[in-house]
Amino acid sequence: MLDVLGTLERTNTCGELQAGNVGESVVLMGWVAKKRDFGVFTFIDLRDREGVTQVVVSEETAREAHAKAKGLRGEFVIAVKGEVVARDEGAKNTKLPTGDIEVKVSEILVLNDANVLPFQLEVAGSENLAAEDTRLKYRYLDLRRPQLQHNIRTRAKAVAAIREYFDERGFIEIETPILLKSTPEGARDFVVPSRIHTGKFFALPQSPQILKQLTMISGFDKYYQIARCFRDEDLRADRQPEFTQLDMEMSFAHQEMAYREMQGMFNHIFAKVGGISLPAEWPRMTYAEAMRRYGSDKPDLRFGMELVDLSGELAGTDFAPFASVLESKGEIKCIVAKGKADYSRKQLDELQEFVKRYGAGALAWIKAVEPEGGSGSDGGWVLTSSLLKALGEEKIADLAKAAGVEKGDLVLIVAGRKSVVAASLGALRIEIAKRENLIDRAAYKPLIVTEFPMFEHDEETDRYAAAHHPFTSPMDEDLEKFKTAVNDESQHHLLGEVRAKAYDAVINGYECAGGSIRIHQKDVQALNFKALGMSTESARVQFGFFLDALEYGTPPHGGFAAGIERTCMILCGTENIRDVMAFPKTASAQDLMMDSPGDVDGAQLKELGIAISD
RNA sequence: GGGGUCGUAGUUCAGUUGGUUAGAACGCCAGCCUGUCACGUUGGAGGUCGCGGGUUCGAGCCCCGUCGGCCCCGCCA
Repeated sequence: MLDVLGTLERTNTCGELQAGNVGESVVLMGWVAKKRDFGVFTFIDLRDREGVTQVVVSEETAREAHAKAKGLRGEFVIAVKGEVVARDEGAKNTKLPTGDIEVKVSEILVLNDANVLPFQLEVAGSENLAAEDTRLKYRYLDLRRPQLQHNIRTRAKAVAAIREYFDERGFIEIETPILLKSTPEGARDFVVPSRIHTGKFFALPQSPQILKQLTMISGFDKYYQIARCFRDEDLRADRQPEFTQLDMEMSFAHQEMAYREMQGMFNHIFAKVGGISLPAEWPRMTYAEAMRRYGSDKPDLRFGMELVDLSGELAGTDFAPFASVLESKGEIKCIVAKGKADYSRKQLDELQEFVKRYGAGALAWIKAVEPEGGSGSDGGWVLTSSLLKALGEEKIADLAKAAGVEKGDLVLIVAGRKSVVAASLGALRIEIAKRENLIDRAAYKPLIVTEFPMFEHDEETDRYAAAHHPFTSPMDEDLEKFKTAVNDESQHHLLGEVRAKAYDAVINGYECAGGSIRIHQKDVQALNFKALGMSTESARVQFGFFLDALEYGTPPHGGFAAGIERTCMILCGTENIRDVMAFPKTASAQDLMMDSPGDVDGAQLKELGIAISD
């Protein structure tokens, strides 16, 4: 028989009572986290979102409550009335903030019972959590875990800090529609059928890009929004089909102003939420430099192990695989794993398999090891290498020197197309850092990456696509080159060299924000559509309203969007985006709790004029 | 679309060369217990070995297929 709450109110949460509260009469409410029954008295760990407080029910002093306590089970919801009493020295629990006291119960109200949980919330050893699919099915239970409670609240604080930052600086929060129109550029759209306009569809925003630019044309000057975005693409550990961005835009703005706001916003969030102070001025790196030194446009600066170019040393080599790579304008680069010359054949095979995922043909290596029979007292060392036969001792020594090898080091070499070398060595660098624990978990290393390329070359179609989005402005310095590339068919390849006023904010190897200064002049915009192989007509069909808008007095403007989840992942120290979302989906974009996506009623489909084939 | 990996009790896992009745811990149920906080203790219940097919005298284990979780490549302007 359950009790009713009536007008009873709690006086305290389960996380706040301390020695100073001894003697107070209190009412606590929460979940039974644990019960320890000693016959004549019973301990209950009562949990709410703020913590755990031990309450004790004695048969001697509270006969009725004690009888009720007998029937309590895990996760029952109860209210207890009682008195805060000090625990005896030796009976204190130093693991709990409330461990100096306990509540001596006079009355228990059983507000609700609970089925036995399908998995245990907290397990000894803490890492033996139930399988994630089980926890996702009962997400509301998993969310009771203190860790997830903390993450979700951290996220709330981060969003609050963002609003605080932009409100204070005169930005106006403007909501934009969720029901938009599909455009062919970019990610696959989620699509919503229109009932009133049978056969037509809305699309959910991949980002509010065009709308935020329109707020600039509308004269709001400074806009921001915490915007939900939707992309129907395959998922990753840091990607969900729907996610949240801080979206901002400002008028009369150049890059430096955007950098300032990116730094300012993240610095505010990290200080406010995590007590972490990031540098007032973030280091900067061009895209080209980041790719050259780290093989990534989002380098993790918490450790070194930079890429070293060996192409110079290998120029004119007879070794056919390297010669052909250099001939076709590829690269040969390496990283040096300090002190890892003891890697086994098996480990090196694993690493080779790892880089092959990124298109690398092979992974060559050089080891600086003790000579057979020991190095003696002079500490000498010799080089061994998978390339010894192919290149000879002298050349291996040259390479080792170029790589800056010392005794005990392992050099890992990849040759191939520039994009393959960068991707494979960039990923290998991170893989080794993880394996060898080279990453300082307490460090936060932000970076602004600048001068992104304007276009990406698609090797299969030999076409150029917008690297950022089709409204990104080219750099002033590259404007002439841009015009030449577009207008002179024979110079089309120059598009690959045009840099954009596009930039990213990177923290600890995560792309946390990205943005650009936009094109605000119609002739440049027209040029860009042409560069992208879009005819005037098709550009009009897709973006006509926007092109019109650009012609009614568009101020220079730009901004950025920041990933709320990725930012929170860093703040929460997790590598899993689901840890910072209340109700996430699986890697196959399903919600295991509500079992979505689901079927819809035939009548519903009929009303929409939709028939399912197959 | 492709690759890797996992799937055995409610949960986390073990399960040898294919061989009798598939085990452990936690949880659960019942009892005992005056200071626990990973309480202790006695007893008990609990299994479609993801699913389907095959090989075999015999399959949790081998083979084929399939479903699902996670991670990665492609993809994500």
